[in-house]
Amino acid sequence: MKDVARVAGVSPMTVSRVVSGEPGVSPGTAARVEQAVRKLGYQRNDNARNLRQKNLGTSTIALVVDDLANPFYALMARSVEDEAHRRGYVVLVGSTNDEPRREREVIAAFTARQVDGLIIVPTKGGHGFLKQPMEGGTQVVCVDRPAKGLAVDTVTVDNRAGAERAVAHLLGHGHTRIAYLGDRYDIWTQRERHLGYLDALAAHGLPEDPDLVRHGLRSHREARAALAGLRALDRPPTALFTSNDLITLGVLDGLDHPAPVAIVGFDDLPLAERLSPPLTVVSQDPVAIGGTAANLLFARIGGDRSAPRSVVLLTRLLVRGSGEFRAETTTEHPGHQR
Amino acid sequence: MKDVARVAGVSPMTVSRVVSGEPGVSPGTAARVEQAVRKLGYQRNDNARNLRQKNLGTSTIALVVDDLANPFYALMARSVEDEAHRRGYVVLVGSTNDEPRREREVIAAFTARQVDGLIIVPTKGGHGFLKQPMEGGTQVVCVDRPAKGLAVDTVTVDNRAGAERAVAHLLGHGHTRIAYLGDRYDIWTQRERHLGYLDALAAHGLPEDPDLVRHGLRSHREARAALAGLRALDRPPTALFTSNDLITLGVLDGLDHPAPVAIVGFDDLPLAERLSPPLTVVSQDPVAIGGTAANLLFARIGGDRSAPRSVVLLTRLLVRGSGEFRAETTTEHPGHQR
DNA sequence: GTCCTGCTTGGTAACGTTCACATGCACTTC
DNA sequence: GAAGTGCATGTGAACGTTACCAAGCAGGAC
Repeated sequence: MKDVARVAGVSPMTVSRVVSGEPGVSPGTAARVEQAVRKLGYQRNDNARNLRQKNLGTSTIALVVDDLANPFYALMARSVEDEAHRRGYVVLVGSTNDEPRREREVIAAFTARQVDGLIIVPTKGGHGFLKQPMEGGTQVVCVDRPAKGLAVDTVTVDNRAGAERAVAHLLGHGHTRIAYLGDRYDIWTQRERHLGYLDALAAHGLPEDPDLVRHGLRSHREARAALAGLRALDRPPTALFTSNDLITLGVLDGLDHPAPVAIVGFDDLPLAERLSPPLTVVSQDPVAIGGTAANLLFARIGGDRSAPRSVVLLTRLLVRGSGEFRAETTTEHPGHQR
Repeated sequence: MKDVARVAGVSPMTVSRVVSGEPGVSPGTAARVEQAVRKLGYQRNDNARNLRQKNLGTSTIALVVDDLANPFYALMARSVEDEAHRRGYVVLVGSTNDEPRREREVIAAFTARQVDGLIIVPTKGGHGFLKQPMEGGTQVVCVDRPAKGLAVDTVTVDNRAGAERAVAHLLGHGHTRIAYLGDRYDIWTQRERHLGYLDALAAHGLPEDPDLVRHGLRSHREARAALAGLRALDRPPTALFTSNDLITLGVLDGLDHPAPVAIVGFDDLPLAERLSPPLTVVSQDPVAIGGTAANLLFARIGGDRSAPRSVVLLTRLLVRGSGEFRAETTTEHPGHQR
């Protein structure tokens, strides 16, 4: 900037005014400065700028998700980024792998860079480390799951009701032996979906059969193995409720084709309509979720200091075919015997 | 930091030494400082730090992709982020939507924040605006496509050979009327894949039939419409080569079930194996691509000033079924007549 | 006792920018 | 013609940190 000032024959302050578009510079001077800027290829150092203008922010937010490679979070990230870009903000991203330690590291690196806001998919770990940054003015919004003991805006979906509807759908087609396949039970969404599963069973007067419930499936491979175990039971399930996209994929991979059991999965998948039978799913809208979270965050950054809100978006049951096998007929299917 | 210094009864310089882990502080003093840090919940301002330590970097890199919501780029992003995290770097991300203007805006916002390096999926626009930041020491790596006139490390795949192999595979099964459905022709990968298509035809002594070639398909919907046009021809194609994942999805959506034509797509898709028939694809490995790009970038950041390298990773043809219809039999298929 | 060595600690300035205020100048007002 | 008004520009300090160098002090060698 000093170089530009020298070339343009003005003080650095005047250059600052021109490159930041502030008023009070005569057109002639501004033109000379702009010419010098172009000649030298000068670009303002926004870090220095943000350091000086303390009360204004850094125009940077951060997004912390479980796994950016998961299409669900990728769609969310894109949605957040679009909202940020629209407002002239940039986005730092980090994946936690659902490990509290990595979450802490990533968030610390972000707050150390003075982000104006954080959108986080919280892990099961505590979030006391957020207290200081929040007192320092960093805004926080939780998404996908609430963070225990953290009073901030939160965007989730009706996991429990969505799962309940899915399982009720299977019950409505005559199934009574419905397996639950879920990810780690310490993940809030998984607990909620399991509760929804139990709600549906209870509404039909059915008790939970522990043999049919599998928690802690972290991968495609583990889901596939759990399925094999279920099908090896003396009385195998006639229907499956898979509690996230990864598990649904693993289960499909382990099944004959066409699938000899009814399936309803949580989370929609590309090509789900194209399977035979087409896959019935509970779908949530990651773009809406991300957009809502971003809007809440920017409202906070804009000065909104009202009480924390909790927004619950609705899931939809997309009935396509895989959940509509009648229980009676599945036992006759040749692929069904173990 | 001043507050911490006051509480610990030392100078800010000593606090700086402690929080940055520098040697030369007596254990007793260090303990007092650490206690004060905990008591006040102090966290170092890394922006101020980076401003002062000019020659060291900001430990921040940026990733600029076409569309973060595309699973291909999402996987790449996760891979880049993992490499960055491993080295204590954070990642800024931006989507260009393949618009040169948005690319410029996003990159300008990143360089203004003094990123140490950029990994970009370049749009067709010029990249002269990168010259100044590069002279200023910002390292740049291109990925997925080269940037015209920009001499930097570049990671791509063998698009042309991969497409050639895919089309040769169809030719090998007796097809002679093979349609090409591609995205915008000004995207380098699309031109390469189209060239591969032509290579395969030429190797079989076949001329290009302009009726069978569709460029510029930007969406699922447009791909579907293009397919309808192709099937309405007097002599419709008996096989399709779809030049990216989005187009493959759109085409599948527009076809009867099971598909009455042979299909090979560029880019693998989850559930591709589960379709009937399973989808034959040319697959590339986004994790390897992102990891390679990140390693090149960090080598540059680490001081490597050798001549720019161009790394070409290999694609694989995954033969699963959809490309193996014999041309003779497809004309008998009931779904085939228009 | 003097000098030197080595370690711990502090003071000052600087990174690149902008805030708050001061200055200079042309122009109006009575 | 003196004083006031308004705009364009410059000056110095500050944001939070660290590089550089100096100072203080204990312990050992002579």
